[in-house]
Amino acid sequence: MTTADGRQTRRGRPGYDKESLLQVAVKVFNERGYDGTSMDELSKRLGISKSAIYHHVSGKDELLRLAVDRALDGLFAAAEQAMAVEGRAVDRLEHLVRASVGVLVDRLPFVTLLLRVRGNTTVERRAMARRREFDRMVADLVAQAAAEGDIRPDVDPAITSRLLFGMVNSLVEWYRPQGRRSGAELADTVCKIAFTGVRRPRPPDPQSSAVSGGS
Amino acid sequence: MTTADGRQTRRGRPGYDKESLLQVAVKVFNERGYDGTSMDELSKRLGISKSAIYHHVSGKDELLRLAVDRALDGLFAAAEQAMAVEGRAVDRLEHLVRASVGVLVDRLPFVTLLLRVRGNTTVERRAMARRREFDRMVADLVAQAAAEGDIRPDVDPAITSRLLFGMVNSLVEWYRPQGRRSGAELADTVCKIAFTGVRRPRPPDPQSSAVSGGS
DNA sequence: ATCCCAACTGAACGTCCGGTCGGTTATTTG
DNA sequence: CAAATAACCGACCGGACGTTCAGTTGGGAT
Repeated sequence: MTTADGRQTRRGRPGYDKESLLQVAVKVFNERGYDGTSMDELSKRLGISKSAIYHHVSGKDELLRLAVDRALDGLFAAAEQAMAVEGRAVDRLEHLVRASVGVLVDRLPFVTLLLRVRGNTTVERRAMARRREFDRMVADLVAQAAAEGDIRPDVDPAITSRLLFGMVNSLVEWYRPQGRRSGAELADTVCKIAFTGVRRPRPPDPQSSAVSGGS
Repeated sequence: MTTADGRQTRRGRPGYDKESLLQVAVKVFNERGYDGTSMDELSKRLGISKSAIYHHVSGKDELLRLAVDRALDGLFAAAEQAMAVEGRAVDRLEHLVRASVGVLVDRLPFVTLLLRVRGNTTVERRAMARRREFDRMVADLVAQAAAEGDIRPDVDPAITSRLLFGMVNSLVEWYRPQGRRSGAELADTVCKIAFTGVRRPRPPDPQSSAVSGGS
């Protein structure tokens, strides 16, 4: 019997369950790298013996699989949600960027791990394949928005999409949730920079040129 | 005696020297990850025995050190060059972006490896420290440009600089030099997207609105 | 022809790796 | 109190890891 709520009552000896163990494991994987983390090091960080880990998961592989799937499931849910937006493709694209930033913030450690996968094992190669599928959807969306005339025509849409999500994905390198900056707030910032650039935009109407010349 | 030119004549048994070995090693490190690459695997890719590698370098560490230093030296040279540009800070910034893209293209495998360093060893930690120093210079430059009013004031300059170079650095994920796209051409594209955004800019003068409606 | 020298080999080494196994401890349920 | 349940331990295994070492190979220079 699993209690549907906060599961404060759990049978057996208390300690880690699969979920809490995964949280710590992914954290360590991100600090030292997946290949750079030994099961022994991981067990020390968990405060339990190495063999205890195998009570929860079948091996190191499964920890990675659980992590990257959680990231990918989030990203595909974001894509599905964005595709449902009616109207212009560029609006779907902006929605996708916002939703992706949301997933990135909510599941930061998992997405971080996903973005560093190299393809050494079957688990990694499958993750990379799913990720490429996501990237293809983004590229298609950008191409569609370009065809509708809402994306700058002087850059190849394939490159635009890569630079756009290159910027989005780079969040994992520095964003830390401790700050009071919410996900939506961050998504706003990313959209501003990504869609209209880092340069100060020129005043839209040349009539109201009452801007002072500085200090 | 080292011949100053193409060094087509070299003493001793022919084979790898430190440089040609480094090229292959960095390539393999980028494919499988540094920690994920064993000296045995590396020796197979080189076509020589494992122990032969130690004739050229002191160990796996040195290969990594040589690689990341080559990337960092390039980036700092780019920074120095950019700082020498007179005029507005935003011009120095654009120069720095272009020069950084240039380094990224010229030394792609080395920069790729640098950007994936996690800090497990002393070599890695020192590389990360130097990289943070570079990032600090970028952040200062963006802050200066913002103070001069050339960067959009509605986003924290610290975040702007991170997103900007997040986009630049994401090039290592997909750019491959085989295409005929030159570094300068790519730098132009990156500057366009980064400084003025992915969205189609509104026509600057509303008089010439003779744009056709499509196909 | 011979010397030099850089490149290379093969067999080890101690250590760490991911994973296994049989048994133990702590908590909830009835 | 048992019974059921879930988490955990310590010793161990075979193999892969980075590295070492005493020698060997092969081409350029003289």
